[in-house]
Amino acid sequence: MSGRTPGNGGGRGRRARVTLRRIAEEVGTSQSTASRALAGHGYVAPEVKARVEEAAARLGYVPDISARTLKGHSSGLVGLLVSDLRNQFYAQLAAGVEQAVAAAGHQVVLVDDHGDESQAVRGARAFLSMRAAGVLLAPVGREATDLLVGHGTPVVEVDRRSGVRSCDAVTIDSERGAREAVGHLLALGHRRIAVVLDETMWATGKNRLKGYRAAHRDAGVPLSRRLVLDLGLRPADPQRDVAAFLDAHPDITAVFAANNVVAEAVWHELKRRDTAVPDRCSMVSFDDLTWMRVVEPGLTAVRQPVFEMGNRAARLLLERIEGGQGRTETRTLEPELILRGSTAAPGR
Amino acid sequence: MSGRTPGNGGGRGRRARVTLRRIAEEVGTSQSTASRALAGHGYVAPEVKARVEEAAARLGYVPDISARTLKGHSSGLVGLLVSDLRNQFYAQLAAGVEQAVAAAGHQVVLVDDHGDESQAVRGARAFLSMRAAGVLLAPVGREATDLLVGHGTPVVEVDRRSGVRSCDAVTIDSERGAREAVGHLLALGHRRIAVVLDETMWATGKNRLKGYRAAHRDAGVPLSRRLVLDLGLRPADPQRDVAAFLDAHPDITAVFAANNVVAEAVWHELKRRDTAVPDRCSMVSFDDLTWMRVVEPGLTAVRQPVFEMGNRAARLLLERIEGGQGRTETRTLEPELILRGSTAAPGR
DNA sequence: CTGTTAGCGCTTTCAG
DNA sequence: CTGAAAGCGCTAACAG
Repeated sequence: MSGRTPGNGGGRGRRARVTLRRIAEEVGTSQSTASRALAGHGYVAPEVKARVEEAAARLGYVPDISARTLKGHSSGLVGLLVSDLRNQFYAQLAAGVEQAVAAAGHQVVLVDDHGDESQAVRGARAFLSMRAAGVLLAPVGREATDLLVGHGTPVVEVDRRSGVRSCDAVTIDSERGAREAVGHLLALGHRRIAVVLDETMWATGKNRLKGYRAAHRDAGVPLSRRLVLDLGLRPADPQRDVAAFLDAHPDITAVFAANNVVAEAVWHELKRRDTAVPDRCSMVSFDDLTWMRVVEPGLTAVRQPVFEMGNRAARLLLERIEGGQGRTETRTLEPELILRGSTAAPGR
Repeated sequence: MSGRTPGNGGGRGRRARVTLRRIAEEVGTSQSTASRALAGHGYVAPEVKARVEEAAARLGYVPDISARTLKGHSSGLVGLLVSDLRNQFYAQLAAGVEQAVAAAGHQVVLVDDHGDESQAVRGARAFLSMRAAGVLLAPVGREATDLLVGHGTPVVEVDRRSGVRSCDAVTIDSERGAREAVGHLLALGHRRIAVVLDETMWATGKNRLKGYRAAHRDAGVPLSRRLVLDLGLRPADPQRDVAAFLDAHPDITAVFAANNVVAEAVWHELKRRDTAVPDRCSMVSFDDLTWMRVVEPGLTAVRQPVFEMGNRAARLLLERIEGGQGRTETRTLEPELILRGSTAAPGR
């Protein structure tokens, strides 16, 4: 199915770009008048303005952002750095960001660092290079944040905080979500609850573990280090690790999976070994994805307002860009425990 | 917090941007030499080059893309227009695109038109404005394509074709996927197979319906118009529509859901009314998402190489940007039918 | 109200 | 090998 390249309208026709000057000539006025007419501010005779607008429309004029940017204004581009767009979590986040940014008439430049800090830094450099009006950072690592903040670019961290001062953040209260989830299991009578994470270095993993501990403290149930399984970021075969862990700890009656990735591994492993859920083993996930409400039994999960988080973060950034030089702030959104069929009293 | 200019490195300070001129002064050479030194092409004495590079690194020089772009080159930005980033399908697609674009040292500008053509056009205009090197279009509608192509911007359409000539495309063979899926149901003995779509105007829906029909033709089974349910784009309550449809056609023994959105509605409705799957009703989905392999029974589905499609499309675009003025081409990727538990012989 | 003028930061001839 | 100079397209004083 190959096509021809038609003579004009289509194709390669690298016909001369229509510039302000061209329009000015067309209308018989000066470039600056044309600029003012189109920009809308500054005085222009209505009649001239109309003629300029007509010519612009007729010729298909498209303003050149680079020229405008070069002149001093920022590019109006908002950078978004995520660490894995294939993960539904980040996709939702990006969707929330995109929506708010588009509503403000800007565009999102998306970079996926695949969890690799050097990629993140390259992304940050690219944002700097294009004079992004601001940047949203969702990945781990603080080098990118440092670089951007050091150059005076407004930054908002999303979901994770790198610890860099003077930078806003929007997060979800991981500790509280975890505490509620594990508290729910404890209230049902579970006493040997495993927690599976893929990192405990960054705010998210760390706080979820903290919440797990806090819940035990609340309930006066002693903690056991052996019930903590940290798979590490990007484990080769998480399900196998979960399997080994479950084999080693047959006394476990419930599992708290600290995010959607580990939840999937845990779920598959439970299914593989035909463990009755919740009769034989209860399960709670942190992060509530489509599949969790579609499986049988539905997964009890901590729902995070992910889209909302992206949206709020973007709006905060936009405010900051507009001029807010005030104190930096951290906004925290609340997660919500959704009870479904995967949790019940132990030992039934 | 007004711009103090800190000694160096750290602060928030809107300290004067480091430009080539600044570096040239620092090194005691001319701007053009500095430019050549950093650009890497053109002759520069090795010793001078080293000094320039050192100064650039020390001062934290970041080239200004707008200036470069203005000078004539394109911005190196690649536009990506999708119609719903919250949909896992588009998220995967975007991930594939991002990966290829980043590998080529460019960045992706992401616009989500939410299925609204006017938004798509605004996005296209923005791409033009920023002199995007090329654009990938996944949404319905041809106005955006026309606009972009008309301005000489390389465009590759992904998943859908608008019918605009002189523009490459990468798609998945929907017809074949649908034909196999429905053929599978027919082979099992089903004779009253419903097909649920959300549009039949664009290439995807149209071709899936075509495949549905072709399969019937292959098997010599007569078609019945009443078995086609077209929900229309963005239905208010797809599940309710599915419910009404199933009520009206109790003789149906299998359902072919033409994409992941309608599949979810169908699945939920089947679950809600406790229809035994596959005993009472078989089901196949076009598009294979996480949840479909996690539910019980697993959904038989047509797997589309979505990430791969985005990746290929981006690579094709990049080639085109590099200079390929050759014939436009359409690459078609093959889907694959994944058999799981949701399909079986009827009337058991 | 409108035209002139001066760059923004960079690349790229074109002479030294 | 290096420097001077000319803009890319646009905006923003500043005079008319």
